[in-house]
Amino acid sequence: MGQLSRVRFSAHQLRAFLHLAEFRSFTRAAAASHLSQPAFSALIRTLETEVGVRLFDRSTRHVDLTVEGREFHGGAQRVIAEMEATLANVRQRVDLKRGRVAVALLPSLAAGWLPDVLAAFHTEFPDIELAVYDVLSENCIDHVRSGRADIAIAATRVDTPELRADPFQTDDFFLVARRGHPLLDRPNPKPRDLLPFDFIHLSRNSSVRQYLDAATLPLQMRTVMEVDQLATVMGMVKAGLGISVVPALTLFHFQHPDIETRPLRWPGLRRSIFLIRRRDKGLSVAAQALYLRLVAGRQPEVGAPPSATPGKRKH
Amino acid sequence: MGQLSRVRFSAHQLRAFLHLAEFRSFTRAAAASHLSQPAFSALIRTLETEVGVRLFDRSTRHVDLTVEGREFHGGAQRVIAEMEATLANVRQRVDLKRGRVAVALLPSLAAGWLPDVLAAFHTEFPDIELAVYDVLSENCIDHVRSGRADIAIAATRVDTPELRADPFQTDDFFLVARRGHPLLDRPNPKPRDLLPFDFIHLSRNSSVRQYLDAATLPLQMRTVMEVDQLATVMGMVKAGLGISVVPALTLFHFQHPDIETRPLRWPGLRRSIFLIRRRDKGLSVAAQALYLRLVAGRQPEVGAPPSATPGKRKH
DNA sequence: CGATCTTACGGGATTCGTAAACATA
DNA sequence: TATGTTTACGAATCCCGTAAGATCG
Repeated sequence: MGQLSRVRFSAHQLRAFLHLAEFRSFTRAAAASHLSQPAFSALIRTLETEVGVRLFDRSTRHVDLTVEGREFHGGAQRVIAEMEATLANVRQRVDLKRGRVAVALLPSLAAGWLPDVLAAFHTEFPDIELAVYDVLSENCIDHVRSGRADIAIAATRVDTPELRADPFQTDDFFLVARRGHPLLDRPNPKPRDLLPFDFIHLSRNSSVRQYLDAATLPLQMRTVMEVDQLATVMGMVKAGLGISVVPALTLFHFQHPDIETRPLRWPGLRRSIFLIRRRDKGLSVAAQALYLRLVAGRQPEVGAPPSATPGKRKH
Repeated sequence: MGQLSRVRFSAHQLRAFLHLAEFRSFTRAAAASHLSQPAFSALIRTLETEVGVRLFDRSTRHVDLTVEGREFHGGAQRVIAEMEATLANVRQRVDLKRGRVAVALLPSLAAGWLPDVLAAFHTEFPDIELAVYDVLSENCIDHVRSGRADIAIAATRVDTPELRADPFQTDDFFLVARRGHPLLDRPNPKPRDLLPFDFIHLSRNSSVRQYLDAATLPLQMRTVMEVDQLATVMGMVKAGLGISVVPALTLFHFQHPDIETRPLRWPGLRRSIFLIRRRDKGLSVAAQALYLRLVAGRQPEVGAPPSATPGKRKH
């Protein structure tokens, strides 16, 4: 236990020792160790010198453990076994047979394409434990900062000494309205075109709302309601309570026969999504694997929801 | 467990790893490992290559374990601890803080000076377990042959491929008789001088009896009784039931005011005592220590019992 | 720019293999 | 005498330390 005293064993020596204890023959044990017999002999001699006692009784006809050698034998077995188990455990992580990845991301992203990526990831690596924190942008970043999450996908560009944000994709905004709404006929509606109509807002601390407010300043939409969940927005729009403006990545919420969408090309109204991770520590093998699949799995054509309304944008 | 796969860790590497994990600084960990910093760096790099994954996240300002490194850390600690425990266990045996010695010897020797030697040995090395088999000569040898005993002290010269007998000491025989017995006045009594008197014999399978029979052939003593234990012989002699002839090393049994002893100088009547051990395996550290003390502790003047009757012989 | 890790490279110790000597049954 | 271990010695390898280079805060 002390302070790491000077033991100088190597796996080499210990395996040689175990081989000799097993075969009771320098010649055969040397072969098993892939060594010439004299080299093997020297190895054992060195080990005995280090331990300070003869571990084998030997003559040209007979090799066997001494009492002290038997004492050593059990320990050597345990050391080698522990080494192998240790290596195996790490290798399991390298081979993605074990591990854990935690992702923090915006609720507006968590229900869209992410489940597909995670499902594929889980099918490919069923032994990797997955955690998803679907929280608002600020919390996302906090999760990464504190280490609870390996990666965050959020709309905030953070560029601090500890955190690093890589552009992940851009997200254009769409008008959503109940079928038949007059705005749907207007080509390229501008912010002021929306002012006459009741508007369903997301709460002020959502990144969607913040982008929207910034793009419409100094205009104020005619807020009829403020809700927390996009699914709720959809319900309201479908019921004809009002219109709304949401990012392309959330359009899957609005797949409904009674709802139509239109791309908006307003200056500044483009949400940037970032992949955020800690600057000081690399990703674990498992996190790296998920990271790659997240990048590979992102929608190449933002603004083109799976099977729906017209309008397409590139980032 | 597999068949001892190719793990190539050394205590060196693992201790370096643990130092780095502890100090989180290459410079300080290198110092703790008594290595130059670049050499230390290379050591870690080699280890990471062997394991197949980066174990530390590092920048010039920050060093910390990766997820995989933490997995490795526990194992490395256990390996080093096991190594140290193993070495410590063997060292305990070398330092005679642990171990076991088994001696087999003739009953005629087991109660004499041996207890003193064992007592001194036990005082000096209280952690060494001692075993004594006080059995007849043939059994003594068998105990050594089978490995139950490390050493035997017996009267049989064995010179087989497996066993080796070193002369230990010689043991001259003494007449023992009750005070006032007529034989005591006769100088240098011969075998035939004993014929008129009742004789207390030991049983025929004792080495004492065999020596005696050989030396008196073809004469036959006038056997009044045959007993197994020397203590019994003593009792009989003290009671005046008869005389007997016993080796010097057993004379301590006959320390009694009513008994007197006389050396006998008959040709061939000298018992040789041998130290017997296996030829193929050396003595354990503990056995070797006892061996040396047995040799050192033997009576230099055989035939001169501690504080008694006259007569002295050298071997 | 200062502290710290990495790369480059030459020297030295360790370890290996071949060949010969040695020991034991 | 035959099998198997130890010794001798030259060669390849590995490991270390110094010095220069790169990087992060």
